[in-house]
Order: sequence, then C-alpha cells, then structure tokens
Amino acid sequence: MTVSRVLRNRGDVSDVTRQRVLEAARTLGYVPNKIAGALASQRVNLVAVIIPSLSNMVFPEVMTGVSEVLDGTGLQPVVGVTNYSPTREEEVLYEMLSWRPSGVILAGLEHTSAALAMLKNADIPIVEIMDVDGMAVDSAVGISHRRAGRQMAEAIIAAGYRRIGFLGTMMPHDHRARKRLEGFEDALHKAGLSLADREFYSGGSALLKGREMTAAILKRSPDLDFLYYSNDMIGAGGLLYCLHEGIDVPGKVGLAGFNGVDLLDGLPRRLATMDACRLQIGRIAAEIIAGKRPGDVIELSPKLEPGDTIRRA
Amino acid sequence: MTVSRVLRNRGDVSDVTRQRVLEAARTLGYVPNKIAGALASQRVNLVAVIIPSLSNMVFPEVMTGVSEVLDGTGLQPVVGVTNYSPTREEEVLYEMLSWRPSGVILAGLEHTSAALAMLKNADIPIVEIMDVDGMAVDSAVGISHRRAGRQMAEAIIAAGYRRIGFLGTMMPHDHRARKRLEGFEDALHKAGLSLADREFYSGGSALLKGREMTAAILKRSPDLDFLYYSNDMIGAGGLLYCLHEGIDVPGKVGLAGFNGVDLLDGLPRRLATMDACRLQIGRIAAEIIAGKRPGDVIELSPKLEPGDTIRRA
DNA sequence: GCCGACGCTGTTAGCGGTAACATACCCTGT
DNA sequence: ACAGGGTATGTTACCGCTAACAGCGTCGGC
Repeated sequence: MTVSRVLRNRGDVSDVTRQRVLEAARTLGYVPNKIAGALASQRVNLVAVIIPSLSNMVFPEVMTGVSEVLDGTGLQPVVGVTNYSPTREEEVLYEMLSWRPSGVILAGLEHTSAALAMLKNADIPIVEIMDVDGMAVDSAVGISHRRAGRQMAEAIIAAGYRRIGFLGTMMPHDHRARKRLEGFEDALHKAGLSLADREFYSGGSALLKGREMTAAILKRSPDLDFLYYSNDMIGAGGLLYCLHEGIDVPGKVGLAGFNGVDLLDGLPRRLATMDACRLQIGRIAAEIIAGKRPGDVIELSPKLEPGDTIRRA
Repeated sequence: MTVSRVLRNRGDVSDVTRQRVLEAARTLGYVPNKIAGALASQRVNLVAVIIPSLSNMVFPEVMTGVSEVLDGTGLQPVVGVTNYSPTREEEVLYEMLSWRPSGVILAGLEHTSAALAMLKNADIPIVEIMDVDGMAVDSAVGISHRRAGRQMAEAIIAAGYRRIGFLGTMMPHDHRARKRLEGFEDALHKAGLSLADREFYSGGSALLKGREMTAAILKRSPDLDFLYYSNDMIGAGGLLYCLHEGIDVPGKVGLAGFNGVDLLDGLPRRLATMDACRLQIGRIAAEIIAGKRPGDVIELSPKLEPGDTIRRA
C-alpha cells in the first residue's frame, strides 16, 4: 500500500520511506501494472482518438493540438485509424471502449448505428471533431464544411470566374469533402451557375494526381476559368502543373484548395485555400475531455486565404 | 462464464445459448471490460509503437505496414509520439509498458539508460526500427543510414560533382540524419573531398525552409555544384527554388534528398533520393511481434533513385 | 446396466492493484 | 494525565474478468 502511495504521489508518506521505495523500484526495474490499477480504481488515463487517416497531414496536426493540451493533465491520447471505413471505425471504437478510456475524440458526425449506440452508452465525454454539419452525440468541435464550400464559391464568383470545375477524391465516406462540394454547388446555383466539369481520383500520390487530373480536366474542358480542389495537396499538384504549362494563374485560370496545410508556404505561388482550424480543433477537443472547458457544439470559422491564385477584385 | 466464452469464441457453447447471449449483449449495449480480462488472462492484445513524429510522412507509412500485418492477428497497434526527445520517449515507454503490451516497436537504437533497462526487463518482443547502425536490445529492422549516406556520396562523386553542400535539420536527436551525414562525409573524405558548405534549420514548413536554405547557401557559396538534403521535403523545396530561379538542374547544380516519399512523384522534375524501405520495415517489425517471423537484426537495402537531378554518367 | 467420453454450464480462486477504513505513534493543549 | 488531532503505515475487500476444474445429463459400446 505504501508503495502504491509513493508511486502515485497520493497521501502522506515519510521522505525516508519514499526514497527507499523509489530506490527499490529503480533497482528492480519495477513498472506498475496499470491494468490492475485501472481495474481497482475504475480510472483509466487514456483518451481514444479515432481518425480516418494519418497520411494526409491534416490529422497529425489535430493530434498535435490534442497532445499539447493533454500533456500535463495525466491523460494520454491513444490513436486509432479507420481508413475512412465506417465498419472499421465501429471495430476500432469497440476495441477502444473496451479499455474504458476517459474520453473519446473521433472525426466526423457520421457513424454506424452500432457505433452511435456504443457512444451513447459509454457515459464518458465524447467529442466529434472536424465537422458541425449534423447531430452530435455529445460535444462537437469543427467547422461547417457546407459553409466553407459556400464561402469559397462566393469568393470565386465575386472575383469574376464563371466556368468552374471541381477536382476531388472519390471516397464515398469522406463526408466533409462531400459537404464542401454541396455547399459549393449550392452557392453556384444561387448565383445562377453550375459546375462546368468535374474530375475524381482515388489513391496514389495526391500531388501527382493533382497534376494528372488538372491536365485531364483542362484538356476536356479548355474553357474552364477556375479549378476548385477538394484538398490542398491535389491543388498544389494542379498549381505546379499550371505553372509548368505556362498557364496564366490567376489570370486565365484561378485555383483554390482546402485545408491550409503549411506545405503550401513553400510553393512558388501561394494557393488560395481555407484554413480548417485543425490545431485549434485538437486543442479544444482535448480541453473538453480534460474537463477544462464545458462540453458543447463549437463551430469555428475557417479563414479564407486568397493567396495568389484568385484574381484580386 | 458462458457469456465470457461466447464473446471470446472459446470453448463449447450451444448455438441456442450463444444466440441468446449475443442478443442480450446487443440489446444491453454491453462492451466487455478488457481491463479485467487482461488482468485475469495476463494477455493484452496491444502492441506499443513508439515513433518520433507523425508530421513528416515517413512514420505514417511505417504505421501502414504495421497495421497491414497486425490486422487479422487480433493484435492492435497503439501509437506513442516522442517528438525526438529521449526523455519523452522514456516517459511514453514507461506509460506503454505499464499496460503490459504484447510487444514494442520503437524507432532508433538510441535510448536513455532507463529506457534500455525497461526494454530489457519487459520480457516481450522488442523491435527497434529504421536503423541498424548500433546495438539492438532484441530485434531490429532497418537500413544502415551510414551506408546510405556513403552510397549517395559515391553516386554524386561518380557523376562528377565536386563542390558539395549539405542542408539538414538542426535536431540533435535525429540520429539517423546524423549517421547519414557521417557516412556521406566519410565517403567524401575517402575521395579526397570534403563538404564545401552546410546549412541547418529547425521547425517550420520543410518545403519553405528548403527554398530559403537553398537560397541562403547558394548566395553564400555560389560555386557549389551539388546540394545534399537530409530529407526529401527540404530537397523538394530546394528543387522548386532552383527551377524557379532558372538554375540548370542537374547541369550546374545537382540535388538529392532522402526517404523516397511519394510526394516527389508530383514535382516537375524527379528529385534524386534513396528509398528508406518504410513500408517493409513496418511489415517486418509487425511480423516479428506477431510471431510470424523469428526475431533478428534485419538490414534492408535502400535503393538509390537517381531521378532527374543527378547528371547521368 | 455400467462406464467413460463428450458437450455444455456452473463454481471457485485469483490476476495486481486501490478505496476505505483501521491502527499505531507522536505531539500539543489543558 | 489524557483527549484530540495529525502523520505514517497496515488490513481488508473488492474491481470484472478468466483459468482450471467440477458437475451433470446424454449417448454409445460392451
């Protein structure tokens, strides 16, 4: 019992005993068994973080925000990756919940009904991140992707572009990309326009795909005067392609992406984009889990960064 | 007890009872408590994966390899991030080991003495990944970064370059980058050459830093005919800078990076690089942990990809 | 008809800690 | 001298599950 107290810094232990315990632990290479501790105390210092992917720069940044806040609270993030598969998400969630974490942070508002049931039953703080266009189980922190798409469309129309093409991923489960496109088209229709062409891809190097898709769509529809990309990476590929081909950007063709990844800072010209507030989302979600902030649905406002690829009014 | 048997598919249970149990579990939203299960069975289906960073594309790819192999074995990877800090690594390791995982995969061969003691005491399979230049605690899978640096230097010298500069990160704890540089300089010296200049950075967008550093080093040493970058991202920045400035690549200046990230596929010209076998490293490490392959020190051979930024002989 | 094998279900103990309470001791004020 | 309070340590009963084994009905073989 005294050992337990020393190792958790809880309760009174004399300095002499404390030192003896610590020394013994060190020489024995003793590592306490958290499994037993957690079972007895009904407390687990883990926070489940369930995200679709690690390979596109956006979730690592969310993780950074989460870690920043959790560091020093005694809570530890545990990452699970779903690859944008709802059933995989369900499995990962089940696995995570069976370890009775102190909270769950997961991307998106769309889940299988079984996953929803588990989340509702879990009786721990749940924060759905990235998106606020829908019903949250408990708390949510994110941006409205529909609104983001609309805003971008409005900026593009205001700049005088009229023949607008869309380039995006094929993934049926990337609801946020879908909502952005919906909002985008919505705003186009309000202005009496519609998408002139569209091009989809899946898999592979996004930068390369961006080049290829841009080449393909411009070949098919040479009269396009704007290309809206569903993410910055393919947008960057498109930008590099246009520059290489000597296409006048933003004069003849304007370009815009989404996310605000800092990769763009290194490009020869700054791609127009919209910051998705990733770091902040991670931070706020973690604060809710850590109890430093009341749970709620929090909508952040992404900032449109016009860069150098949209004509200035 | 019967419930336990049903939920773990272990032992004989009649079909009728099995169905009744499953239905009850479903309607109750029952999620078994793995903590109690692990404590009782002394078995934990977690594999600790401890890596320095998630933000540079290389470790996510290792993770992909790990997940591929672990999927279907019942084992689950749990990621910890150290930010290249040895003490942070020690803390993360302690935290992870206290959950008694079935194995540990961690990057690098350099650890604090306390971390080494824990690893030796843990009595589970340990796989140190990425690097084989040093002493492994148990198993290791990786490439020799010293050899990789040497090979790149030899290729550069063979192509006729003589005034060679190095651009890299400032991180004192990135031992693999350090070893590559050591091997690189080693080969230069053997050929009677030495580094003509060097430039370091830390933090920020690697692509942008690559541009800036390249500008700086070429301003300071305009006679350089080759730039060796410690990673592909800054190399890509350098390449974009050179192309933008109209510098003849690879005629006047040759360029090379390291890692073989697929981002490079989208660049206007293919940067010379060396594949770090990341996917394969992840796969093999996971196979060792899963007992599908005997533990050992396994050195993989990175392939030099000359791309378009080294003069052809 | 009895025994052993088999299929299914139940019982018991214990995994390694921690909460809650109990105990022992010393000190202080009256 | 003794109650009362604080400090330091010890005791006990779990936490929720699983390993190991026990129980019990059914069936087949001899």
